[in-house]
Parts: sequence; C-alpha cells; structure tokens
Amino acid sequence: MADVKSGPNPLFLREEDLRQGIELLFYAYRDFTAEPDAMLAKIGLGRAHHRVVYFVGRYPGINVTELLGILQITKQSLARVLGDLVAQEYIAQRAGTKDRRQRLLTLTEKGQELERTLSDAQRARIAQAYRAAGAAAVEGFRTVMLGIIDAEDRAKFQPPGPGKR
Amino acid sequence: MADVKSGPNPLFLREEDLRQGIELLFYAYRDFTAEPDAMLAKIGLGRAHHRVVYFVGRYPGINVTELLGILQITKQSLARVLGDLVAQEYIAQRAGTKDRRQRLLTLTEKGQELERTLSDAQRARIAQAYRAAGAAAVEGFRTVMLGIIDAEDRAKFQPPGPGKR
DNA sequence: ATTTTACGTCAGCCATGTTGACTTATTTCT
DNA sequence: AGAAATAAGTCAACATGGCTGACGTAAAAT
Repeated sequence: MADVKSGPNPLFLREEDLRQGIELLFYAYRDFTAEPDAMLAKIGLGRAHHRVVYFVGRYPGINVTELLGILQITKQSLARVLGDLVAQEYIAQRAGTKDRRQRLLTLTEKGQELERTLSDAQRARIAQAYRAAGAAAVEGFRTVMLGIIDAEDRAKFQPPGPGKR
Repeated sequence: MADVKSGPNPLFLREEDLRQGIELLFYAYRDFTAEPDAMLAKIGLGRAHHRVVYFVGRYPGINVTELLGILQITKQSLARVLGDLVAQEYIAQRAGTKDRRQRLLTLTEKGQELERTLSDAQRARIAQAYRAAGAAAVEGFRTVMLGIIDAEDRAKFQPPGPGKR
C-alpha cells in the first residue's frame, strides 16, 4: 500500500486521533439517545425504561439476573423501572419452568409496540449511517466497536458459530 | 457476489444488523465510561465534571454558551458542575477581552492533570481498539460514527481544510 | 437439613438532568 | 442616548436513575 496522505495511520496514533475517537463516541451517543428520550418523556418514562424494554425484546424470556448482567446496574435500580413496566403492562413475568425462582420476562403486545416505536428512530439512524458509509466501512465500524467493548461481552456479537449458545 | 452467509451486506439491511448496531453503541459507551467514572467517584466528582473538564481542555478559552452548545444541557445543570470545578481550582475563568460579558474557561495545572488522568483510560481503550482493528477499519469506524452524529456537529470533525475556522 | 441462589423490598442518599423566574453587566441596535 | 438583546449567574423546586445497607421469602443445590 502506498503512502497515501489522506489515509490515517492508526499504528502511529496521534493524540488528536485519540481525542477524535473519544468525541465520536460522545457525540454519537448523545444524538443516538436524544430522540427516544424525547418520546419517552411524553409518556412519563425514561431512558432506563427503554433499555429494559429493549433487552427484554432482544432476549425474550430473559431472567432478572441476566438482565442485571447486561445493564450493569443494581437490583434496586432495576426494580424501580421494571416495576413500572410490569405495572403498566409493557412487560409480563412468568416463573421459570426449570427453576421456579426465576422470573422470566417478556414483552406484552403493548411492550412490543413501545419497543418498536422507541427503537425505530435509532434503527433509522443506524440504517442511514450504514447505507451512507457502505459495506466496508460498516465492517470497520463493527471491528473497532468490538475492540472498545470489554472482552467478556464481545462473544454476544459473534455469529452463531462453533459455540453451543 | 455469492450468497456468503458470513459476509455483511449493509445495503440489504436486516433487522438483526440494525439491532447489532444499537447494541454496539450501548456496550461500547457503557464500557468506555466505566473506568473514568470509577476514578471520579473517588474524588467526589461525577461524569458531568469529566465532560466539562474534557471539553475545556479540548477548547481552551471556550465560553459558557459554546460549552452549553456542546453538552446540550441547561445552564443551571452546567452551573453546578462548573461551580464545583472552579471552586476546587480545576478550571479558571477570565473575562473575554473582546466581549467582557463572556467567561472564558481554561484548565489550571491541576485541571490538566485531572483531565489527563481521566481520559488516559479512554485514550488507551481507543488506541488498543484502533491498533487491533487496523487503518482501514478505523476509517470505516469514523465514517459510520459521523453518519450517526447529527449533521450540525459533523463539521467539528472535518480536518482544517477550506473553512476559515 | 443447611446453605446458596433468585428475586423482591424498604429506606435513604447522591448526581445530574429539568423548568421557571429573576438579576447584573455589557454589547448591539435604533 | 436610550432601548433591546445577549452572556452569564442565581434561587427554588422537582424528576430520574444511579447507589448502599439491611432484610425477607421461595426454591434449588449441597
């Protein structure tokens, strides 16, 4: 590969490159959350509710311990928002069949609708960015993002390969 | 192109691809902020203080209105954390010379040290991810992240080109 | 039978966002 | 010169969403 001057050389990382990376994350996250936050405010819910609804939608039948592991918050913090969501019938709970201590969480119809409404803005944003960037850029994006994420959670993003789960 | 099952095709965006994008942002931001948050807690400060210190370090002499524009929070929210930082001498204020109503903000020595300590963990995380991913992936990462960010703020990331600022 | 686990709950605290109203100093506009 | 707009600060009150600590109950595992 020739010495292309516009091409970045991340193996020769400058302070400025790293600052830019930090800022990309700050601005992207800020804008990424702004739309659903505004919708949530109208129905008296917050970002924490969105996260719960999102992950319950993603992993139907997830139990409380698993959800806590994803969100990395305390049981008490989760209890508050989960309580709201169950009371307002966005989320249904049922006892585990194998382990009856567990509360398996699923979205109700109403919850699915909420999840879709909230995340649609985010999906649209991602879709637009992906389309504008092209397939190769998307692959690079994924690779870098995975590198930023703690190793323990990278497995979640592996395609269903040799692993049994 | 053949029907390669592992190859992504972002022009043919599947629900799953978009979900993955949402999750990459969630996990990356979660892990990206965890280390500085833990350091901040030890000295009685929070993430909001970090953001202020970061951007004052990035734009020395920035005024309050500009900082509010970046953070997208209210003046009152900023006042609290900025007040702490000035009181504890992480940040110095001086009146603008051209417009004496402005308070221009700069980091003190102590503030610079704090900024460096806090952001070093983040810089290291970015650097490691960039190095592991390679130059092409980094370029793709930048492109996609810019696509996610609201158009108004994309200009901040343009290299000092034709524009006068 | 004991211990551990999964979950829930009460009580209180802190950080960080919000709105609304108002003041002061300075600059800009007419 | 006088009026209006702007930059910044401030007071008060409130909501959200984290946190710790302590304790309870049911079910599973040892």
